[in-house]
Amino acid sequence: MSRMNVEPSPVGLRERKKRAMRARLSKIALRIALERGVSQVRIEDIAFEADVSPRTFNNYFSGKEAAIVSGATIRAEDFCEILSKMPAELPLNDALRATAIELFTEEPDRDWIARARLIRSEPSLFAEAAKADRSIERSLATEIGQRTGIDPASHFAPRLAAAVMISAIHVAVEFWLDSRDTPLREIVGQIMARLHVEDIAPAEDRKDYHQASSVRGTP
Amino acid sequence: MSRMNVEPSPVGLRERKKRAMRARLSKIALRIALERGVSQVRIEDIAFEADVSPRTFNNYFSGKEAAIVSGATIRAEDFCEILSKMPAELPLNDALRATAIELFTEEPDRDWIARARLIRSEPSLFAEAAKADRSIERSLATEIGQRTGIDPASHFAPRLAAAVMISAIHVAVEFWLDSRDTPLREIVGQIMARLHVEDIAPAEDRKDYHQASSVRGTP
DNA sequence: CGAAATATTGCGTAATCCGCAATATAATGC
DNA sequence: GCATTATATTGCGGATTACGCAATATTTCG
Repeated sequence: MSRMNVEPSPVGLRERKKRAMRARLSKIALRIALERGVSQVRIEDIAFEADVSPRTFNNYFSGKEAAIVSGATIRAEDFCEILSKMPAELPLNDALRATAIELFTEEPDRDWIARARLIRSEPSLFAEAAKADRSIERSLATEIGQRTGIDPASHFAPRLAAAVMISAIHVAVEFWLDSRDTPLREIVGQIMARLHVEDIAPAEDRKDYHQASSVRGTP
Repeated sequence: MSRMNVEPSPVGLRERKKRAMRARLSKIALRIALERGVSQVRIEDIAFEADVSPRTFNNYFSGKEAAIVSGATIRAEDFCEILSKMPAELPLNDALRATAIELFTEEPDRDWIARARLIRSEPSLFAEAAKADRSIERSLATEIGQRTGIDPASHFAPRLAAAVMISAIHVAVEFWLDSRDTPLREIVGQIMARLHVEDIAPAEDRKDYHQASSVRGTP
């Protein structure tokens, strides 16, 4: 066991191929879903077009819905990372708004838009996406807890702030999808301006809560 | 066709039996899920205990997850009704807070609590519940639009208020589930006090939007 | 190159979803 | 109450899926 078992940290060829396969399967799944409708997507078809066996598809995704939705959450996973890099002296409210806006600096591409619409029109896809959102929300709550010094385990404030943030972004995207006359980033900005997160997670809630500063990252 | 085809409005025997069957199946599904874990629930088992065929189960629910989750959303469907009965002169913020508190005046019973926990521990159940939440959120947005005179189709404010409300309730329930030392209704009250919905959906957004007042109800 | 780790695949089993048609039960009109 | 109609229940069958297991192929590392 002389070998490092922890992680081939950066990106080995193996990891790259895996990611490429996931992306390929997801892309094919989305295309077929757009062409024929979600209910007419067969795992067999996706696998065939990707030149793999159906069994292999199931090694990558737990179902066709997961494959179609995958990629919609990639941006959202960046969320915590962007937030954690915001200067610590920035008030939470500003940090969150800046993070949200930064997430949408570049306007979404056609695939992203099509997928976002599809997710909102198909309950099975919406349900699948909700699972991913939940884990994101938890991460975000932890991150907000770190930043504000409020323990998410003993106060609801960080959780509330996180949940409200995710909701706000969803509303922004959905509203933008309905009437595409304004850049998404502006919609996000407008909506974030309505949320006074300082009120939701005020400094007064801060107790003697200090997170071990060495936990995160290990870059 | 002399018969009224619209609705056997109040409750015929047929409708009552259907509801009873749904409740029975749901109750059994929940119990088995709690006993053995969600993955070990077989539709066959539920149907057997309910003295119906497995095929009949599928006439009532699209899957075991739907059966287990059913009942968690009953309260939430009352939401719009309670809100719509709030005096029109009450500011939105107060109306929403009062509605949320009224929803939880009586402390949840054991089954409700167990189900709420289960939903939050099993992604497949969470996903199923999310589908129901979405429709509730849309209804709520419409209701808020009516009350505030802001068209949800042309302004994001009602949607944002609705989404934030639902999120807040979820956070309240989840936080309460974690540490049961305070009545749920108080947690809900505390959290609602943090949300300034007037800022989220302010009167200034009101445009020349009037809903046909005869649309609702027809009791 | 050789060995170990990992990925891909085929196969088999259990479970599910759902349409269809037959049967049973309830609701309505007379 | 009885006949008719509407609805519910059920069995059957086909299509799809989830997933463990073991065999095979590929990649990685020394």
